[in-house]
Amino acid sequence: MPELPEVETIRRQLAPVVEGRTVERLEIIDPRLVTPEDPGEFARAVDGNTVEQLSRRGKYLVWELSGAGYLLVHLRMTGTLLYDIGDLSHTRAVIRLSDGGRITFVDPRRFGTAQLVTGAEERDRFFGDRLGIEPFSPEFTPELLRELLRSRRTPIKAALLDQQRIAGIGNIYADEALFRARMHPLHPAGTLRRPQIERLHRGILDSLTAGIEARGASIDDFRHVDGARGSFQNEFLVHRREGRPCSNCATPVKKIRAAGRGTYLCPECQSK
DNA sequence: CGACACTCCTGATGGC
DNA sequence: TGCCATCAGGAGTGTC
Repeated sequence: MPELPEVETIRRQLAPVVEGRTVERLEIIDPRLVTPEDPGEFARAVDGNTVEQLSRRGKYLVWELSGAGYLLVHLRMTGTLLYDIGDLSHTRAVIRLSDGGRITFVDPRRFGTAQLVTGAEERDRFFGDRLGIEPFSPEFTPELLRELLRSRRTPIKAALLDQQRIAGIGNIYADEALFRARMHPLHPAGTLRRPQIERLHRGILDSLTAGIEARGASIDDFRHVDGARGSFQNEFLVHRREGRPCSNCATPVKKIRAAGRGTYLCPECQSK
């Protein structure tokens, strides 16, 4: 499932082939992608615009368009963006670029979304309502993390998945960050002491960085823009490793449920 | 406000 | 081998 590192991987690969190009035509094959908007109107608003910049906010891919609008794409569970690869099943939309380039949005489970906002103010309001701090921004310090978790009784894993606190962490990186921090996923978020906060802060940044360096995790549908797989799934320390030995103490990795998600941990290393 | 259940969706998986 | 039920989950919405 595309989380921050996967979306960042897509952004880095796609930016050089879309920035400065004009969208000749956006073809929306599955109207669900843009609900509640009208697909025809949506496409007309995008067509003819030049892509000024491709950026990322949380798990959103942000297309800045020359007409002062922003196309906000979220891949959700199974969305992928492929460049110059043709005729795949589950194709929900196709972008044809002025230089002949072709971007295909493929999404088997149809959870992905595309939205348009008309300007920087509306964009900032959109993200302001939904997303918290960017983990790689200088403002994301252990002090801020402590502030974000203060007095919350919810399990720490649920807090990490809350996009309104920290943007971009999903199920994979929450598990990996908590293992690196030697912290139990069900530990109440607000009771962490200073050294634990520091470890968690480090664990978040290290796991996201490792994910980006490995160009994302291809555990099921995630692919690079050329269809290749990321390799971070080969470096998972606990995620999806039930029954396999902990890299630190060889205790079998355990699977539990936390925040309604399948959650993996080392019962020895991650104390509650 | 917080915590949780429910919803969307479809391919993969497991039981018999 | 075939069929059916169940599972997976990001984020929005509804409920208490």
